[in-house]
Amino acid sequence: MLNLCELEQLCAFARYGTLSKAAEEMHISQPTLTRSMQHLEEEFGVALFVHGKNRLSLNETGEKAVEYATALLANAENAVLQVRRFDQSLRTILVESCAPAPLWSLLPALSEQFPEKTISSRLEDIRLILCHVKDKSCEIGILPGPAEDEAVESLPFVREELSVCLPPDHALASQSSITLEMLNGYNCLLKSDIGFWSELCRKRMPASRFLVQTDEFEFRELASSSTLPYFVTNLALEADFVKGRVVIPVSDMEANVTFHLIFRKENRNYQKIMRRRFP
Amino acid sequence: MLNLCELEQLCAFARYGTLSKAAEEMHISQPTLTRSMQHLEEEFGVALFVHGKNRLSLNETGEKAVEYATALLANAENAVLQVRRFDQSLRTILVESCAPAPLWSLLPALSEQFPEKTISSRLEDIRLILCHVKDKSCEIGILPGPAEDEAVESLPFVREELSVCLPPDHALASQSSITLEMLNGYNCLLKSDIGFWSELCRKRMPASRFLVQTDEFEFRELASSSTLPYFVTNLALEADFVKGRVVIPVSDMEANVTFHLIFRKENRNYQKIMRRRFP
DNA sequence: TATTATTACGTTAGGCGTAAAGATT
DNA sequence: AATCTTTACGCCTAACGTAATAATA
Repeated sequence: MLNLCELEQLCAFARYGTLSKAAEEMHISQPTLTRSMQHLEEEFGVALFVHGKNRLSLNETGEKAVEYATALLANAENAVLQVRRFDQSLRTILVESCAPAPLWSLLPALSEQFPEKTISSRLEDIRLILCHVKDKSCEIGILPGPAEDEAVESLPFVREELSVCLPPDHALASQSSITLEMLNGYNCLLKSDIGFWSELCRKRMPASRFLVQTDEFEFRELASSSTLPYFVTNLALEADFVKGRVVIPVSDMEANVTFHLIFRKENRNYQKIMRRRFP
Repeated sequence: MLNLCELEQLCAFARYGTLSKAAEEMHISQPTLTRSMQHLEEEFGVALFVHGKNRLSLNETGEKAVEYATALLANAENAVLQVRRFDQSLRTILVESCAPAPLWSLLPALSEQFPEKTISSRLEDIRLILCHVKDKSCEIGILPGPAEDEAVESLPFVREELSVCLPPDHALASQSSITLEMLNGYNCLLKSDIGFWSELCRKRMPASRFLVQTDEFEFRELASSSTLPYFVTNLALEADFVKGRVVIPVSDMEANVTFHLIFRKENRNYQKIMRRRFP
C-alpha cells in the first residue's frame, strides 16, 4: 500500500531536483530518501527514476507519478480539513439571514437554548439562503417571507417596517406615508451590511445615489450634520437618532416584511423552542 | 500524516461493524485495530467513534471520515494503476485504425522496426482517432485521408479500392462500374470488424439490410452458397473467393481511399522509418 | 458463557541516522 | 575538493501479537 509520507518525499525530490536538497528541506537524511524512493518504485512496480552514477532523476513515468502523488496528497489534506469542518458544523448552529435585525433577537435566544453549541451567523444573499438550508450548509435561514418548499419549515418570526427620516423642510416631509418610488432620485445615506434592504433600495430607487457608511459613528455624524434622507425601522429606532427629523413610514409592501425562520423539517425542535420564547 | 493502511482498517470496521470481525477479515489482531482507530482520531483531531463499554461505533463525523477514506483509497489504487498503465504505454505503440487492411502491412513493419516495443492495435471510430493521437492515448492513427491538423503529420500509406461481387445473373452484373447508390436496396453479406467500411455502406445504402458475419468461415460459406452481393477490395481479394462472381469496382470517391498514417509531429521518426520500408 | 473493546507487556521488524564507499564535476 | 547517490551497519522506535482485564448480552 502506498505511503503518503513517501509520496511527499517524492514530490519534494521533484521540487528540489536532488535527494540531498530535498533531504535538507525535509530535515531527514539522504539515505532515508534513497530508501523511500526505492520503496516507491517497488510499490508502483515500475521504474520511476533514471539512476545516473552521480545523479538521480525522474523518468517520464516518474513525472506522472509525481502528478498523481501531488493530487493524492492534496486530497488527503483536504479530507482531514473537511472532516474537521464537518465535526465543527455538528457543534454549531449557523444562521444565514437576509437582514441583520432579526439576528439581534434570535442569536441570544439560540445561545440560551443551546448553550453547548456555537452560534454563528452571517448575512447572505436572499437567493442562496434556501439552498444552503436545504443542502445542510446552514441550519437556520431568515427570509422576508415563508419559503415555498416541501423540504423546509417556515416560521413567522418578527416584523420589520421601514421608515425614512427626512429633514423637516424636505419637499416630502409633509407626507403621512411615502413610497420608495417617490424617493427615487434623492440621494440617501445608507448603512453597510443591511442585507436585502440594500438590494431593495437600489432596485426601487435606481436614480438615487447611496452614500454607504461602514462605520456606525460616521453614519450618525453624517445623519445629524447633513440633510440627506436615511432609513430606520421599528427594530432599529432610537429616539436621539431621529431627533430633528420627520419619520415617515414607507408604504411599499416589500418594505414591511415578516421575517420567517427557515429550517429543515427534520429539525422540528427549533420550532418548539422558538415557540416557547416567542409565543 | 494520514496512513492509508489505517484508513483501510477504518473502512473495514465500517463494513463489518465490530473490530473483532474486521480484525478477523484483515488477518490482524484486535488490539492493532484499536490502536489504529485511536491513531486515526489523533490524526483527524476529532472524535470519530462513540466508545460504548462493549461496543465501538462510528459517530456522524466518523461516517464522513469513512466516505473520504474510501475515496482516498480508491484514488490511491487508481494512481498506481494509471502509473503502471502509463509506463506500459511508453513501451507500446498503439495503432488505431479506421479499417483493418492497412494494419496487415503496418503491424509487421512496426514489429520489425521497433522490436523492443509492444505493437498493439484496434479498430476505432473514425471520429475519435485524431483525438486519440493528439491526446497521446495512441501513437499512430490510420484515416482514409490526410488529417487537417497542425499538431499532426499525415503520411499517405496504402490505397484500398472497393469492389462488389455479384452473381453473373444479377441485374447489375453487366455494369463495368457501379455506385453504392445503385446497390441501395439490395441486401448484402458483410464481414464484421471492417471499420469505417461498415459505416459507409450503411450510410450510402440505407434501404439495404446487411447480414453481418463474424466468423470468416461462415462468411465464405454464405458467399459461395448464396446469391447475395458482397464486397472485396484490392487488399482483400483471393482468387477462389470470387470464383463464379463478377467483380465490379465501386466508383464512389469514398470507396477508393488512400489510408494515411497520422502521428504527432514530435514523432518524426515514424516518418523516416516508414519511408524506408514503403518508399 | 461467549463476545467485544481496551490495556499491559514483551518481542521484533523496520525505519532512521551515521559512517563509508563509489562516482562525478 | 566538493557534491551526490548508494550501501553498510547499528540503534532504537514503534508496530504487532499474546495475554490479561473489564464489561456486556
